[in-house]
Amino acid sequence: MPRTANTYDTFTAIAEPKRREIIEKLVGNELSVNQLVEMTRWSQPMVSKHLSVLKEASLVSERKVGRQRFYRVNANELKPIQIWVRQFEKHWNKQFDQLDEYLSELQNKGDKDE
Amino acid sequence: MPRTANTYDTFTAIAEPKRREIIEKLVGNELSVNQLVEMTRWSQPMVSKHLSVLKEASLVSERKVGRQRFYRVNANELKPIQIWVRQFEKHWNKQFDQLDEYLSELQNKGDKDE
DNA sequence: TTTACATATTCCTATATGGGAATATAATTA
DNA sequence: TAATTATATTCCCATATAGGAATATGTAAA
Repeated sequence: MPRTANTYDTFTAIAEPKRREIIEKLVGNELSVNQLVEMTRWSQPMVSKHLSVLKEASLVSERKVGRQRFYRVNANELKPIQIWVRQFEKHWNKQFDQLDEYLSELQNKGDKDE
Repeated sequence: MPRTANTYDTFTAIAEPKRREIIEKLVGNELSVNQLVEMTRWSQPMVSKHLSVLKEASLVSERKVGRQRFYRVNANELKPIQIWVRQFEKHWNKQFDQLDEYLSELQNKGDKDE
């Protein structure tokens, strides 16, 4: 039972490095599958398959023009990630390594002794 | 070949919902394994295994006290996620659905005609 | 030095899924 | 209609891994 969810959620979709790469290339640029194939040098089925996962997660949308399909990023869908991570911002730059804790304990001890 | 990386990176580590849950419980609170077991109602091995994945990704650190191990979040390790997502911020709230594009095209057409 | 407690690890299984190759589908052009 | 182009899908395989059960490890208490 790898990754419990059967259907791709946003977190799972961006866990795959190649999919992040696709998203990066698509931001701001609407690109066709072949353009992505050229840029990435991956096989066409591989690009299409990753795109379909991204589409399932609503991270990209497609627009059909003739026999081409142009993909673009739905950047909004990345908001949940941002929101989730943001709750930890206030804890950044806290250095909880052993040395710091030790020094912090010493500090507290000193404070009490004063 | 699921998820190419053999070793857990940050993105993969937080793709698993249970691991996100653990991280949420640990933020600000140093907790022992048993405390996490009580809070989550999951089996102890399950908690330990997810913790070990999080540890491998440097997302948590442990502190041994007697026979207990207290875990805490290394919030700093979530920065790469924040940084990656941030590059898409400027594209939020752009509504690229079909209707909007159509209206936008009409708008441009109108501008040119004036 | 047993016993009890806290946690980690191992073994097993089921399953999701990334990648490759081949093929299908759909649209355009000749 | 046949050929070509653009893309998606299917089939197959290898493998990572979540979960459960059992067991191991390590530490403290009796």
